[in-house]
Amino acid sequence: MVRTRFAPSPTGFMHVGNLRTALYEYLVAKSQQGTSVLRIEDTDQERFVEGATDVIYNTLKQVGMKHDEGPDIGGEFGPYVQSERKDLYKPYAEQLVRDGKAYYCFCTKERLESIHEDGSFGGYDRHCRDLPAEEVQRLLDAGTPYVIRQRVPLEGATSFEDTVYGTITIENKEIEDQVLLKSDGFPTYNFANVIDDHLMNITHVVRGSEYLTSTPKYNLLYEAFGWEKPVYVHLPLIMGKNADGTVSKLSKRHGSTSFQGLLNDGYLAPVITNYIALLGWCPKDNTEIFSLEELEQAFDITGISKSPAVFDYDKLLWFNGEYIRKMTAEEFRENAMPYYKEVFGDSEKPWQVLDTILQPRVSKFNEIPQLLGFFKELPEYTAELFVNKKSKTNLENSPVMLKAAVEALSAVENWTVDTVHDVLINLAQTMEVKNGTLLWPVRIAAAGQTVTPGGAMEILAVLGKEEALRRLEIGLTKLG
RNA sequence: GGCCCGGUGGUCAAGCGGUUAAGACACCGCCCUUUCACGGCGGUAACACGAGUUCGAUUCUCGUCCGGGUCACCA
Repeated sequence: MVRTRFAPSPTGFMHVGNLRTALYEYLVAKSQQGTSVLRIEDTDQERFVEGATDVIYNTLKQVGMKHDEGPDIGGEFGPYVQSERKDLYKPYAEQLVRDGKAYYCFCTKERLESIHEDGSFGGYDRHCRDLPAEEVQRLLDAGTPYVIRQRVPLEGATSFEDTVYGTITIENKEIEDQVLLKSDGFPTYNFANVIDDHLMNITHVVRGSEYLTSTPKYNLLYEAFGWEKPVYVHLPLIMGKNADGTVSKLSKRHGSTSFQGLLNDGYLAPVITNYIALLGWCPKDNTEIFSLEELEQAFDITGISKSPAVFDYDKLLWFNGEYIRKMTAEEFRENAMPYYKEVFGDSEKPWQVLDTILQPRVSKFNEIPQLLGFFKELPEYTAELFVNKKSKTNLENSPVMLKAAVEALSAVENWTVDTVHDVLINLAQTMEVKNGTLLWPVRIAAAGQTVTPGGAMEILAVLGKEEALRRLEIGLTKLG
């Protein structure tokens, strides 16, 4: 039985890298009928952020990832919040001390800082590693603040098999005697992680590749306890492209990097999920459009790539447009209506017509107000706009076309796209000009701009007879 | 800087010893057309470099270069 866990720390926002990790953890489990666990890692009391766990719950809910166990829904391995498990870790650390796999360290923060003042690299200098037992006892009795550090072998090497990166080997001398238990009594992330993953029977540890080099430390801990090690699945990092063409870890300067930020920018939740699923993973058949359910079916660990992936906002935008075009009429209307209201207020419009012209044209719903701006108010424009070579229109024939159009349109009783369409097409025929020659001037006069969503008929229909004729007259004036 | 990982078009990426080296985004052109978009068709563009193994390397090995990650009482 596969069990994976998503273990975010509540920082107040969900970085896409984090969300991608959550997704893959979820998919690794679900693609094998496994269980996914949500665990909140809040061992850093200094970084506590009010309401941050709600951000995590809401994000998971919005993308539809339903964990099987977690703080909000319980489970037999709780509690699932590390601060609520605080007292559980210390005994394990002490056990390690008794077994000689860890030791008390009384070094002050100042001393630790001074070690690296000369600019040298490397971790802790193991100052307290071999303190005499009596000395340790004396300091403990005196109430000296301490931390518990892992006693890492000085020689040899530790290696492990990563599912995506293969065999990774690190010399033990490169591994620091890391802190397991902090002086405030809380475990460090690294320690709590191992304890909890074991206690919660996690079989597959899925996380970003930034943990690749610290994994041997974890394994040394598992070995010290005599516990079975999990399967490791490290994921390639998500990068951002800089203005100068270089790449670096995705951050704010590349654009929105949090789930919430992307949502605010107008990207749909399922689009974000779909896109990040493909950042570092590729299905055998190269399919690109995936719902979460489809991902659960198609996901396969062997499709995970090793190299970092650059987050491409252009492609994300394309995905968004694809999703919008695939929406049912009802879904589209529901999403578009708030923006229609933003433009037209409470007035009634032939929404159906707007849906039709907009659905194939928008990549994000928040583009709508901008696209529809000319309906609200006729833009300032010059007669030059009436000149169009391809439509064979110029300053001489445009007024003729407009005049004829006004005349024919005035007689229309039931003002709809269809009636307007028929009248104008017939008119073009009787005048013996190509449709474009008649329709270009009409559309320009109706919209006051050359590029519009939809054609002349739709625009006239949305404007309504009165406003439409008024605008055509204005066009005539400009040409006069 | 030490250690670890990576390196196929601008981006995401198939490939896993023999291919005309897929596909998608972006870009360009054509078609459709009532502008734009959608849609259709086509195009530009890649195996970082150097050795070695092999009849044959994008694929395997080594080196170089480049990129990234990591070196906390943060996660």
